[in-house]
Amino acid sequence: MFRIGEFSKIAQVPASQLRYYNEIGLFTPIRSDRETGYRYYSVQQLPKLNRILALKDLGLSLEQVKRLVEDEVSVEEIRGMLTLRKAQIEQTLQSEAMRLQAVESRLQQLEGKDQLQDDVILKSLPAQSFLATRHRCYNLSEAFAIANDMGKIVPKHVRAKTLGHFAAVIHSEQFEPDDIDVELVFLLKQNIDMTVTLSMGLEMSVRELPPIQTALTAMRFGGPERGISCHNAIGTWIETNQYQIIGPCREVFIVPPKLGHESEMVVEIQHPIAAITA
Amino acid sequence: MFRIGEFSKIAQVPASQLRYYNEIGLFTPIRSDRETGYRYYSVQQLPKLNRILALKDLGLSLEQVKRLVEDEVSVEEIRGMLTLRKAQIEQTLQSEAMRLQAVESRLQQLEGKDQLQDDVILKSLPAQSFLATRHRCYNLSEAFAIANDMGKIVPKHVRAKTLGHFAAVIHSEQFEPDDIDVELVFLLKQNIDMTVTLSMGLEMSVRELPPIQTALTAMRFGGPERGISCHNAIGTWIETNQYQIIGPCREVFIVPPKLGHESEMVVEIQHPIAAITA
DNA sequence: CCTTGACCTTCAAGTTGCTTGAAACTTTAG
DNA sequence: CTAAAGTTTCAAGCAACTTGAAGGTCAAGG
Repeated sequence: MFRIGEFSKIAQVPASQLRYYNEIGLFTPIRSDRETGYRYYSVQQLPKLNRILALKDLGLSLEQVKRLVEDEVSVEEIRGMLTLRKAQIEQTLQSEAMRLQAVESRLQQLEGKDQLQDDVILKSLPAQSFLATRHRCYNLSEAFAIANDMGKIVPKHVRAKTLGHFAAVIHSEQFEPDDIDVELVFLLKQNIDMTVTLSMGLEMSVRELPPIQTALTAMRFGGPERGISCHNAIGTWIETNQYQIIGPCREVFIVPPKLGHESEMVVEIQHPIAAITA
Repeated sequence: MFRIGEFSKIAQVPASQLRYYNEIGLFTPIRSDRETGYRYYSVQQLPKLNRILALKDLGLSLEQVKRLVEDEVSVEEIRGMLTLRKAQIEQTLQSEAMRLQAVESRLQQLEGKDQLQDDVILKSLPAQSFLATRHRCYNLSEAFAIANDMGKIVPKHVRAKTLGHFAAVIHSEQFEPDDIDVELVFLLKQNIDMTVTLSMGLEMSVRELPPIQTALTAMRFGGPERGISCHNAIGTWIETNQYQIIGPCREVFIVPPKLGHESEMVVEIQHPIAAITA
């Protein structure tokens, strides 16, 4: 029989931890003196403590460990717990690896420039329903005209509450200023079903925008002329981190352009991407 | 300018988190209404928020992030922080990998038997000074005799406070009952310098026991005859986990044998091991 | 026998990065 | 004008302990 201090040295576990385990009923001393409150432990208890520490070391919570060591638990249940835990660790392992990549990428960025620039960030975007029309435009002005029209007509048909940001999905593979395949959309906060006819006869309908697991996003403050640095940043990121673009780019108008105040607009550019696995 | 709710949707960050960041002074709204307390944010703030989230995502603490975004920090310092963080992640990655191995090893154990047996555990042992004599014994009894002698003589020369457990370091490569190269030692809690002469003329001196980074330990309750299951467990573990023994085995007598009560003794067997890197 | 110092006790609070909830106020939509 | 939605502050809770304060206990030395 040892007092807590010596036992803690034998077991290589801080005394405070033993007290805590006592408190939560995970590991109780064989004897607690009623008078003095002193805890007494025996070497016979070491295997149990070791089992507890081993299970904790696997990353299980003390609650789980408690169940495993005190209740009679079926082998099936143990297997289940461990399998779950295994999946979690694999998950952690993967995300830590990504994190490492991110840090390394930052360090590399640092080598060249003297600034920590991070106007691009990764997001994961959920699926979302939207009201859209897809159109092949012969120039940017045409697209603007349609957008303008939408801005006037759509709010008449849909409650402001339901209406989200205005956005564009750019389907053109390459950028050719006189042939832009673009989908002009209003994101919807609620699921509704409707169609809207614009003044030029274009039809808008409700569809589901697919989710993007990994999206590389950048903010653009101002009109398209400010887009160069954005695309630069995005391109650099994709190149240094060995990713590729795997779908159409989206532009969400956080602050939509107002006539005469175009420079105040704010657009989030979203590129679905994936790591190159080669 | 947005109120917290809308801004939280734009930025994909829960409002509670924005309030918290406000509270700790990490990210402040551009305006806080004195009357109502309402917080107002601007899209202009998104880049800063994004920078914050990106740095947080690297696994830095909010304190560190705060320093990085608000103070003027030199590139050198940023580099230092990131390099440190990189090392940490690599560390995590490694230990998570080991954890995964451990879980898998448990699952495998489970396949065969219907019991969760874990009387072996990994420890890391610090260096320690000790008072020892090394001797080649022609049988176990001889070793016992020396040990007995030590048990009588050493306490006369060293204060009980300084004296730690009795232990043995087994240097023999193979186990041959009639030629055991063993070091009989008293662990010391404090560093002292002395020599002790035993009754058979053997000299004990103070030396430093090297640390063991990874030790596989097992508890033996009872005399050497109980050692079989221990060595079994150790062997099994080493085999299934692809490790190898890289140094002499130590036996620490947690509860030393008393004449007539040998079955009550408790010994911790410690094997220095390392992963096979092939 | 007493003192000294090491050791032990309980209890409270702090750690990190938030989340949840309560009670009360403001704004907005209908 | 009212109800619903959104906001505020404040407090507590999570996990697994650690740290510290105030005070009680124990063994050895004088």
